[in-house]
Amino acid sequence: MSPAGTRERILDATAELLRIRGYPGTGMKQVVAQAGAPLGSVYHFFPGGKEQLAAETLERAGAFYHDLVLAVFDGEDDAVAGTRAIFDGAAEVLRQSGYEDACPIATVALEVASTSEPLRRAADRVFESWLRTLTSRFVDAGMGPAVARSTAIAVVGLLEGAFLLSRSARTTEAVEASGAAAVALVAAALGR
Amino acid sequence: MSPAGTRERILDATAELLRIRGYPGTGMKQVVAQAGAPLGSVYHFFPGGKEQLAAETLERAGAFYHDLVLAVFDGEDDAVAGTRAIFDGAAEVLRQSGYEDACPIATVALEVASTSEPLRRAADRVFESWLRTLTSRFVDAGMGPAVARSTAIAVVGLLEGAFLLSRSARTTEAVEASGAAAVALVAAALGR
DNA sequence: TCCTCACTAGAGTGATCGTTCTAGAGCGAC
DNA sequence: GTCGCTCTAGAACGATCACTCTAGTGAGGA
Repeated sequence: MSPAGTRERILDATAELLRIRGYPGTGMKQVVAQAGAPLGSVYHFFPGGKEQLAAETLERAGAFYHDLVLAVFDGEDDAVAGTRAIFDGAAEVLRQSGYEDACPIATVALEVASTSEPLRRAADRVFESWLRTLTSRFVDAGMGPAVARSTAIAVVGLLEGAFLLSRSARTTEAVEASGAAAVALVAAALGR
Repeated sequence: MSPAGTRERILDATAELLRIRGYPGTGMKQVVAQAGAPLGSVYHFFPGGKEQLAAETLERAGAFYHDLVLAVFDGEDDAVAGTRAIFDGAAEVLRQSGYEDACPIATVALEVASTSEPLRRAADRVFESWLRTLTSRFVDAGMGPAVARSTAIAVVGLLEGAFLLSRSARTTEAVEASGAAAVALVAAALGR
């Protein structure tokens, strides 16, 4: 009947709410309202309650953005162009969404880092998977492993920091400046 | 009787709670418990309620960190060493506090960017004041105004992104890698 | 002395929180 | 048909939310 299963609709609704309102700011009633699902179903699919729901949402959203960013990166000719494309794409999405649609993990990660070990570890797994993939791409491009890892951390950090500044300022200036910096770092690490 | 006035104790308690638990995650009862103040006093000093209390806390904490970071930066011989000192200091504080004591603004800024205009603008004012000061220091060091501004954005973004990754991973790796990247960016912008 | 007013103090308000519970609908297996 | 099981449906629970209200305390000025 519905285009997607109830479980998926609940996860999608949770992802959107967590991104904008954060973990304590998102209520279960809001989730079921947005998903068009009965409250009972949430606890049927996620017997661990809100914490389990958030953990699975983080993993799912993390994997989705992993694949999305990777596709953008791999669509370019080299690592420098790929890095530039990531930031250009981020700026475009930010602008089009009224500075709402940024990282689905960051807000929750900061909120739960000191208050929920399961969620903190879920966020860490997501970031680590991004870093591993980006590191391997940089190694493929010619960097040594240690430099590739450091550069990957700097690029992801730059992107996350840019999201924070851009969402606060309602401007894409930070994404553009950080994108230029990321491109410069990648080029320098490749000896260009 | 008390070493600091009630109003200041309330602001300090709020700053600590916001940093760790975020805006919707911090309750007024928690604030008064931590501050050792009666609930009535909170609404006496902050008639605008939770939102006004958070806004003033952001401004105050932002100014405090502004001065703190500036003192660390100015304690070094040049802009490159100053940048390095900021990240070294951040890593040390992070480690000593059990990865709790990072940026007092970032969590709230992400939470409220799309849900409270007054708080979003308060966070923006804080970031903008940091950027302006850092930009002027970079200009003093010899950068052109546009390069100085971009570099300042990259450095602040790198620091914020590093806090996010470090708090999630419970490791200072991200602060160290981001610090090295920030140092490289500043050195390159100074033509060194 | 007594008035004023800033501040303390916390019980109480209705609303909303995450969660539990019971009841039943839908459907494939036998 | 009817059993068994997944999933739907939402009322209800105690706790906690931000906030209001009334009462009282205490220091400084007239």
